[in-house]
Amino acid sequence: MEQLMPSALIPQAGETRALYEMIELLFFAYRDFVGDPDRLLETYGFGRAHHRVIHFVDRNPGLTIAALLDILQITKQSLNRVLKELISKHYVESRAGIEDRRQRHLHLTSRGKHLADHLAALQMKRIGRAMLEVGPADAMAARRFLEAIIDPASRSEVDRVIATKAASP
Amino acid sequence: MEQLMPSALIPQAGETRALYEMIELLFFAYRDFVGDPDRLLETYGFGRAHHRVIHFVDRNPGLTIAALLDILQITKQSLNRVLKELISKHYVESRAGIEDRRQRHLHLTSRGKHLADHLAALQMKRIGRAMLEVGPADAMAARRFLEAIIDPASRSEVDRVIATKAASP
DNA sequence: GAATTATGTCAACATCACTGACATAAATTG
DNA sequence: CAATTTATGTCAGTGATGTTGACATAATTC
Repeated sequence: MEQLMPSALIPQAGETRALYEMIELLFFAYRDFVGDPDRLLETYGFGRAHHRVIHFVDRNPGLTIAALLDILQITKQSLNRVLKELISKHYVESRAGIEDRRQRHLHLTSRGKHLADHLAALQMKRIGRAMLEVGPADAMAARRFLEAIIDPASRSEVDRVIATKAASP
Repeated sequence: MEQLMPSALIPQAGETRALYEMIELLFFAYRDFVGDPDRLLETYGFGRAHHRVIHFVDRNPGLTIAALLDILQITKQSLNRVLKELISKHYVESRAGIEDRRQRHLHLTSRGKHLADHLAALQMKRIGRAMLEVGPADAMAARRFLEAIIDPASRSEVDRVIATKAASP
């Protein structure tokens, strides 16, 4: 077994290889991970941008536009294009806020929820298969590792988004 | 600690949450993972597509066009646009094959190698930090998990790409 | 010599991101 | 109440990256 730990933040000869491997594993794993949803979305005429909106609205019902922009880190104009389409095709509903009527609270319609569940099922199948393959200890370790990859500065926000109270299928 | 293992490929109530967490961790981790290179590439007027070409040519010197298309899974025309640019700006060299003179063997120039090393250093810094944070056992587990995420069908090819003999910095 | 292979290139198009500017309605502030 | 700020919506233009389809050239193979 090969050396796997960086002795410092500047890699030494022996550990460079393990770091390159991890770079490429992340690339290939992510490619396949988004590949399943991509193929399904295509049959709806949707893209990855639609998927992200559907996913986060599903997981955070009542999400406002501003909060969604924060999560996705894209511009208002970019979001607006896909959101308008999702609303006009009745996958997403936009309701004016009660306290603050300037705000729009986003919810999935039943049609949107159906698509969200289908997309999530595809990704869960892949992740579930991987978990079964490597076992629960490795799965928990992978979760810690992925969390450690995230910018320390944004970790608390990410944790807040992840620790949602959304209903499950 | 929460349930972390899918009992079958169709998730049950209790494990759905862990699967959703993993979906989102992959999303956020990948976003930050490619964020560092993105910012550097911008200063060169390059994008993520240029990064991928530079990375794989660096790791597999002498790579042919066809092999690169296989790895990237994009069309010839998409590759050609960025490759033409990288060649004209002297980051990549294309040499006719010796045995088969139709083939082009791709190599980085010293300028290209410099950029490749800089990009890799950014990603290694992030990965190395994460490895230090979670420890070597978790890092190895994460490697196994990411490999298990990859399509079984393409795993052998990915392994071949990863297990490269490229020189390290 | 004919067919196949590896590559290069053209034109047209789609998606998804960006910037900058401006509009509206509602809430907040002085 | 008037002025400002905030949350959202929208227009016009641009750029990067992907796509398909068609065709060309040179080299290899049959």
